[in-house]
Amino acid sequence: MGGKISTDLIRGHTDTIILNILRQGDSYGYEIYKTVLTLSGQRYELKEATLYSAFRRLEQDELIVSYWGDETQGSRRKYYRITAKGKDHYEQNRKDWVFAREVLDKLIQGGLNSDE
Amino acid sequence: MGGKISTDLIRGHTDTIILNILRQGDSYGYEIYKTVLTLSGQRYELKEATLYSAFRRLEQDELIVSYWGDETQGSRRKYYRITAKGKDHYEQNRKDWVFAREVLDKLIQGGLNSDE
DNA sequence: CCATAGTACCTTGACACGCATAGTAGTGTG
DNA sequence: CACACTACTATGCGTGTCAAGGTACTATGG
Repeated sequence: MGGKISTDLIRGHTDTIILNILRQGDSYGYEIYKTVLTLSGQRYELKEATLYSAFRRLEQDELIVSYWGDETQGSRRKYYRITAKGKDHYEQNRKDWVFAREVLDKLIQGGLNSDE
Repeated sequence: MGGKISTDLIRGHTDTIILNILRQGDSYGYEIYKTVLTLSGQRYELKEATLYSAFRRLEQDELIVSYWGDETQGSRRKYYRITAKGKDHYEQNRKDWVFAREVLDKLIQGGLNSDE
């Protein structure tokens, strides 16, 4: 069941998704890209351009910090670590999502009567 | 619990919300504006500019049609009616939402292990 | 009689996010 | 030696939303 997820339905959640993954350990671009594919069951592809522009945004806001890995072979990797500020931000976004989900359910699936 | 909903979390759902309301009977801009406020418990305000630009989009795509009401007094009202095509579109969007909600839950609240 | 608030619609310009596209560069496979 | 995969980066566009502003009619209270 289910094709791909429309991009507009994800809009605004990118940062939260990235922060959630980094909460569970440092990671780098390509790995996060793969993780999102896996977590979503191949139903959502976080585009690379979107991912890397999100990194820039998050780093500027000090929600994550980056450092180059010391790979002895293979392509160099830029790792990202979530900051304390980033963790707070994630937690707030998570709450916002739970809340928005409820309201959207009412607006999209609910009838006009508030009591039903 | 519950402040306002950030606009980015609603982005992309405006059309679906409007179609859902129109599914339950013809309506006009200002009434829909009020209905959304009520349904969301004052937690989401669909801005007028957003609403009217959505009307233009929906009408162009033939998901809704408009006609002027015959108010004998008060401001003139432009009513909108959902088309058959619009109903199909709503149903598809509703399914997409249910589906996206699941995936987002995993991506935002879930851990890295798929089985948990 | 006039100010204010509410109803009702519309336009313009700007912004931010996500993406298509393109490029660099190293590694592994047939 | 071509191709696929890993890994990062830059540029420029489309789209949805919104702030701000405007028009016009009705009702209320001082």
